[in-house]
Amino acid sequence: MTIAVRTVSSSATPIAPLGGAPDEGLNALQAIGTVVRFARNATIFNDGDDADYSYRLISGTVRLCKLMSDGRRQIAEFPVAGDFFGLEWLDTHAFTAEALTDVIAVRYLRSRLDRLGRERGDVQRSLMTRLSHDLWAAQNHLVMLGRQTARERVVSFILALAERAGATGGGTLDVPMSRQDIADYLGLTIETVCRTISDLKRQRLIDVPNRTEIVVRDIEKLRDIAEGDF
Amino acid sequence: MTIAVRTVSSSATPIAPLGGAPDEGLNALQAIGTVVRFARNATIFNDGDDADYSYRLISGTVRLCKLMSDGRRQIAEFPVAGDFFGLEWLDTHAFTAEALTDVIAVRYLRSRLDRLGRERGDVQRSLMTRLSHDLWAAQNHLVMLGRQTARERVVSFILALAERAGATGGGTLDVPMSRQDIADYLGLTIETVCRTISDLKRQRLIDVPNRTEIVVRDIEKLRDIAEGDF
DNA sequence: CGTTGCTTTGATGCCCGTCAATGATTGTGG
DNA sequence: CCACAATCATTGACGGGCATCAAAGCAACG
Repeated sequence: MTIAVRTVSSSATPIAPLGGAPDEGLNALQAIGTVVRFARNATIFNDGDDADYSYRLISGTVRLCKLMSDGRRQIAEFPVAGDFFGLEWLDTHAFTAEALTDVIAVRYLRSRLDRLGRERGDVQRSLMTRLSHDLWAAQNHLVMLGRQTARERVVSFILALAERAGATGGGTLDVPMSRQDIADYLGLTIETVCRTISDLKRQRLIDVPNRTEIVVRDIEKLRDIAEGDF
Repeated sequence: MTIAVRTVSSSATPIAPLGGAPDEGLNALQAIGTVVRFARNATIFNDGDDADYSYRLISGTVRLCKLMSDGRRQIAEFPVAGDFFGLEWLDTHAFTAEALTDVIAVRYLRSRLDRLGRERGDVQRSLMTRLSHDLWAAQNHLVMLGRQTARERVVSFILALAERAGATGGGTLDVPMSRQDIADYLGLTIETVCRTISDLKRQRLIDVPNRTEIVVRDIEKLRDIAEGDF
């Protein structure tokens, strides 16, 4: 559940430098956002809810997922600081958003976002670029789920974590999501994910000091595996 | 390869009533488009090409796909008349677009589309809605590839064809794509697709008069199967 | 220190991929 | 118009990769 909600004063935390590319016309968004917090495991919105709000993550990690009627789950994305979600220009949300860790985000009333987009073409185009990026990511995800082996998927996931961490971290990756979350993102079972990670560890391609950290030891070989060599 | 290219006269074929919702501000697009034709199996653009153009399909069917280095293929979408593709607001195309049948489309120079979007907020928002719809579709596709069985996927595909055909056709669906295309869309092999279709035929849920047609005989039961019952 | 929830490992089986052969359809040249 | 090739679709036999079922570690919490 929501822990606290308060309005952003106009001079509050600048959002631009958070993540992603240094963004064009998004500073204008600061004026219309509200900071909201969610506890770990809180639901931010549900699949099918009226899409009254869009969000931008300040800190923490979120999972965007879809549930089938019998409980099968597919995670579409794990937004991190700087990412938008629930941005789709539709009447209802297309997925459920849940806080994977404690989360701080900025919430934008859709109607105000719409109006701002109308007034400021640069904002509109900036949001469009975000949306395009999400579509691009989803299409790569399709390739993974449709055509990669379990081993390739797990390795691709680790490499994606590594890229997202970028220069920071010095090879030690933070893994905020559970094994089950990873499995649901990769379209596998938790057992297959575990076994594959153990295999990679045994081959000294990674280290796994604990359940929330992975150390990349041979990124070149990992890249080969992700591409289908081996 | 391209067969013919000619400029649209301003009084040429109105595009709005083709497919999808009766669209808001898209009539303005007619002024800046060029009609292009592609022969069956022609490549419209390639994954990674500079995204100089976006397209709207007038007639025929297209496949949007991604290839892995070893030849594995995943099809992301089969646009039909009225659909846009290559609309992503990025520098390069995210996938390859190929003509599945002979195709007529309208081609928009990206820079002109961009300028029109700048001048007309309604156009920009309309394109944004299209993009959002594509993202929504991709996320449903993720669930299919990640969490549905072969049987569920094939049935979902047939149901999607049926919905797209809508009232027209009276139960007989046109299937312009090959079995291999279907397999690559569903993340399966051609053999599994064939076997599953044959099963459905044996159970009298569908008829398959020839390779390009499917007749739905029991849509209720098909819906049950797609949802995971049985 | 026992409980609770998550992770890991093992044993087994099945769904679907692979390999192979046959059948059906389309296109081409004589 | 037919013969032939080329392509695509279908069916069968078989095996492997991943899911399922089960149990044992392991860390966080009271």
